Amino acid sequence: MPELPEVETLKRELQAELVGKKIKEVFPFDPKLKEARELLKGEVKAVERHGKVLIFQIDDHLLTLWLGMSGRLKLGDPDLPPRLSLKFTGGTIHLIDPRRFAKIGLQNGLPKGIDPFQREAAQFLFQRAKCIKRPIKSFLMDQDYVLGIGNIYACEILFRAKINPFLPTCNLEPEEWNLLFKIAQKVLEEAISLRGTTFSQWRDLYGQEGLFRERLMVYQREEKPCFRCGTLIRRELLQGRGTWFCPNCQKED
DNA sequence: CGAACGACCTGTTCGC
DNA sequence: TGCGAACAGGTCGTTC
Repeated sequence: MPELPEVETLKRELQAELVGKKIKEVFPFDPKLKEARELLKGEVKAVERHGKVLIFQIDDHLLTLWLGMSGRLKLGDPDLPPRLSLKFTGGTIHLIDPRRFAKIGLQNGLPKGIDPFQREAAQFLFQRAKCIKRPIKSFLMDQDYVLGIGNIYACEILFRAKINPFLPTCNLEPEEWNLLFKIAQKVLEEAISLRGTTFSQWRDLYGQEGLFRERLMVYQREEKPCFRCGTLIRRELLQGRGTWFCPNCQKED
């Protein structure tokens, strides 16, 4: 569920609440997470983000948290039964994750992609994209190419860039490519400033909703008029994922 | 190389 | 109302 803006929101909130504090007790209610008990204990020196992955530096080791589809963190009272809770000097944080896809682990097998905010990201990725025939949407969502973009933001970025999600990656002209990345940065920045997108379950560390939902142009707007031209938004499957786009604004070249 | 599919999971919504 | 199918923000492994 959580993509770059949601994880970035959590990262910033965790930096404010957790860095410099000690995690004293860990309660892994879900036995699948019991190995995290000892790994999580200690002083939190830093919280960082790598794509959609949160990275905690605790004492001298690094710990990764992949939130999966439904994972989120909540400070204080949980609104659903948590899979794991951690008590630190300053409060309790709960991992809420109904679908149980979230994973806690050591820093291994992090995706190799490049952060879309990195300088020269567009230029660097263009070199790799030149000979890739896969649809541009699947390229954008591949964490070994671009970090942090999932289904919602892929759809929204491509709509704003007026690019058809099925367009072969290699068909993009250099200027389209630069525009695409400029728009990606803008969309992601805007989403971060609104604390991400709450569709149903997502909440930030304090339980607040993400307001980018109000800016969604195509995601889950099947059969509704395009805000730009009035054509009905279409939903098709790409890599087995729902893919929303305007068939008029995002024509296949 | 990459597409297609199932697996991992639970919860919600939709159609009949 | 009830029931099953479809679907949901992510990733991984297998097969073709």
